[in-house]
Amino acid sequence: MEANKPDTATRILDVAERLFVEHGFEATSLRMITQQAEVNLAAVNYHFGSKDALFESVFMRRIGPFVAACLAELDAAEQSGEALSAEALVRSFVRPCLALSKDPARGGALFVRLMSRTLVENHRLLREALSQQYSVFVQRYTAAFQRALPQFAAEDIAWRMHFAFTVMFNAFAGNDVLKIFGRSQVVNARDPELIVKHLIPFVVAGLSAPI
Amino acid sequence: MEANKPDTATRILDVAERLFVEHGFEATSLRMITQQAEVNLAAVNYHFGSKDALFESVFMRRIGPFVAACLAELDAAEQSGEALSAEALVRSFVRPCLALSKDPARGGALFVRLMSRTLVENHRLLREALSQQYSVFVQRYTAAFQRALPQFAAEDIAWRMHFAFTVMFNAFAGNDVLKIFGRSQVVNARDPELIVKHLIPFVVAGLSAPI
DNA sequence: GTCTATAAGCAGATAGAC
DNA sequence: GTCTATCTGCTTATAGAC
Repeated sequence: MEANKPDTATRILDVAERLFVEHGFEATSLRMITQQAEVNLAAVNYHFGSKDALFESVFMRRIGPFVAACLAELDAAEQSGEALSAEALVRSFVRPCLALSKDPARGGALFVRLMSRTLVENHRLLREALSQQYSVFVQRYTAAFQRALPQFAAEDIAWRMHFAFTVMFNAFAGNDVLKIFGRSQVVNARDPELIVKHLIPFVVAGLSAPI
Repeated sequence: MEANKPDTATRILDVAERLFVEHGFEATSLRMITQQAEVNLAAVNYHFGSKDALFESVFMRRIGPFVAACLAELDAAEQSGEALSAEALVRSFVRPCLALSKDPARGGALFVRLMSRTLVENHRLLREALSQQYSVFVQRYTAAFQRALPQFAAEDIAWRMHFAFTVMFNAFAGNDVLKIFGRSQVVNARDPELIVKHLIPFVVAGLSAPI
């Protein structure tokens, strides 16, 4: 537990997390990772077995605590006894995202970007691993939204959750899709507080819109 | 103009477009492309110069007509004389997306996915090329939304457009972010008509929500 | 656990015959 | 324009000394 230098495996995970986000999985070589982590090239295969397994380790280190935090928020909201509103549910997801974004020790905004990027890329390494393990996440939110929006059919709720989580994941990922098209008025898409302030009204309105 | 076999350059573009969408740029090798296109490996460098230049060619072949179609819709809507609604503006973007999705001759849903993926990945090869050339796209939509939603400040409009275009691009890209988390109730995120039906109310409500 | 050295293969790109 | 053959460099992964 030295303050200054984490152990070899942790240094590899930290650097790999950053490089996978910046350049993507395929464009990141083990040589880039081990050089920046100041460890030997062979250390990756010793500690993780392969590049694929390293990616899984990078992801799994963070996703468990994050999903647990979301479910804890949901539990707290449901145990309050009041009828859940769509806004309360959105906030129960946004709050852990915001907390994560601001906590570098748990991956910070970097991991939120990795999550978003991985979801959008539909990454082969995570399709099975994640979908098996975290279906409870989707099931809980689906049930909660069905109770919060009883006027809508299950299929409509599924579509709206699909759009809502798409925009939330992408919002925290910090990519400005319009910047690439040459916007002059630039939105600061990297300030988590600012994102949340604008994100919540948009998502809640979208979820609650009349059919 | 033989019906059966397009020329070499076109065959390369068609196959590259599909593989770049399926596997991403880095994970797609020139050997994969040339084998599936049934052309010689050296043909890529002869016709396009490099792998990077091939990617640009794949993208540029489609993006020009697509942006032109969006601007034409915008022109038509504005020349109708009526005050533009947010919904009319959303439809002016969704209609070309839908038309493109259903027209394989112009890239079909495949190119919409390539657009979305490229935007989310913030691809190095397109940051400059696109942002220089298509800033008019963002400027026109920004001005139109500012007139359609005069009650909001320019900064708020910028944020809402950011979210709206994020969800629209991702919707047409056909990735279900919740599926990876193991949803049981699966939305058919690949049927363009169905996407549009659910997408428009969500996006319009998000854009128009009170601050 | 950490290192050096190297295996084995694939990548993009090109020279030069036809 | 199209082909074969090849160059050069980088990739992941591993064997084996320390």
